Amino acid sequence: MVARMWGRETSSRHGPRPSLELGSIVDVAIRIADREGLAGVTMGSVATQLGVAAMSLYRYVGSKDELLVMMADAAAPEPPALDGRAWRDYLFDWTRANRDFLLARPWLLALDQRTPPTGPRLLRWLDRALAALAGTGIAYGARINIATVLSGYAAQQAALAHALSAGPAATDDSIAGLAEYGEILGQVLDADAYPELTSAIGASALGVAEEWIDDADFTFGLDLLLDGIEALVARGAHD
Amino acid sequence: MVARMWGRETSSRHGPRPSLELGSIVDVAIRIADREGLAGVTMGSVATQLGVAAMSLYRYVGSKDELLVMMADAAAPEPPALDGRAWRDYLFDWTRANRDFLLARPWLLALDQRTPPTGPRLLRWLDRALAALAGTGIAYGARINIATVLSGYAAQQAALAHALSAGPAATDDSIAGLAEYGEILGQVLDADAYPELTSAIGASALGVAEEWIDDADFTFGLDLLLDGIEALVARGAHD
DNA sequence: AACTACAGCGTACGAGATACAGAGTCCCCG
DNA sequence: CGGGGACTCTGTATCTCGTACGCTGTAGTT
Repeated sequence: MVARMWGRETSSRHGPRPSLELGSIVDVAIRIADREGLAGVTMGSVATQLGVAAMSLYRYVGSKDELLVMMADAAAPEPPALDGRAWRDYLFDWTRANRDFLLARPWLLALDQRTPPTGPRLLRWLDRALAALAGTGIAYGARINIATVLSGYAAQQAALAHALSAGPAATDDSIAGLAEYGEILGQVLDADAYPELTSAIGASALGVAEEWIDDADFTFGLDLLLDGIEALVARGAHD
Repeated sequence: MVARMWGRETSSRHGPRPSLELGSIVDVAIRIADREGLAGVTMGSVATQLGVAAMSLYRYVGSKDELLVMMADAAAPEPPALDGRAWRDYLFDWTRANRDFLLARPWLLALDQRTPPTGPRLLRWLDRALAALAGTGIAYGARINIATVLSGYAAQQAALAHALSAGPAATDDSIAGLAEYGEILGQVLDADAYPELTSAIGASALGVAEEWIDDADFTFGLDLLLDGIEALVARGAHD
């Protein structure tokens, strides 16, 4: 399957030429997901869109799951260019761009956790992050760790932002913003079992506005991470 | 649905007494998930296990999705006790415990991203993290942010560890350990498009052992985060 | 004792993934 | 230049699930 994703297929010589390409199948599936969400992506819907029968797709992908994994890679944009920036600047951008494309295609959130990156696009993201850290003297293993942590952060923030901002159609009982979330909690919490949460809500740490999931909060956590990395660099880049 | 999860149901007066309890339904579903994975959890299998018909369950839950959300909350253990520890010690434990229970029940990984925590257990986790930060002077909003970041980190690490260590049955094309992951990448990468990754693999940053996803790596990233928080505390707890 | 809200369930439908096998197509070899 | 076999596409069928609907029986209430 990895082989297929990278276009390393044994091209056969006998028989009719394939009438489709893997790429267009994946593209169509992505377009459907953009329009109707992941639920709209069925072997049938993709095939219809391409003008073939559902079963034909199985000549190109081994299973629906495989198709989904390929979508997850192909739907990612190219990572931002390094352009000689300092590692911190670049990684900041990198992480935000990562979050942004997840937010632009929320269905990616459901696909991500499936596999470590094995597709061309996502590996390019990884590669660029490593490149940004090249001058820091941090060991390779640690660099990979850092990239992993940052992309995890991006995914988490995207998931959170999506869950809270989801339009009424996103989930049946979706939460229409942070204010409502705080409200729900307020109805249910009792101060004995949840003293701190109750205080937090009382202090309207939640519910003041829809701003919680603003860039301010994203930046806050990301700076936490980058500060940690900076400390590591300063410490002399042990492993 | 939130109301149901918290046991705030209007108890009726007419008719036969219900023969089941929400709690036992959720418990049985969890036990099935532990044994056979999420895929084994169907309305039918749960009902059979309870000795009732599938449709009976709909007297207690609105839909299968609702059941899954409840499972996600009920399957979490209680958070570790604070016991007057310093915030950093406690949050370290908290995050590791969080990862550990996700790893013990990998199917939770698929359920988590669905909703911000609304169940009793997960809110207790949140509450304890906030409590640990109570003495630091950090604002409520920032505390919530920190807890979110840490639990996100736990989830991400758990997902990664699971993906890499998954037994052969976990996914059809699961990756049996980090070594194989590096191997796959090596077959596919070319040095021009992925210079840094190629170097990293060359330096055997991957593939040396199964240790990548060891506690050492978990600790590494977590310390990054905690260092960042510490810097924030030292800076005088702005925000 | 009758009424009625409510529990449990049998049936049925519809969606969706995918196994299987037939029929057409086209390259390659002789 | 013709035959053969590999390979493509597709129709059909099956199996698994979630869940809508409506019936039947039960047990408080009146």
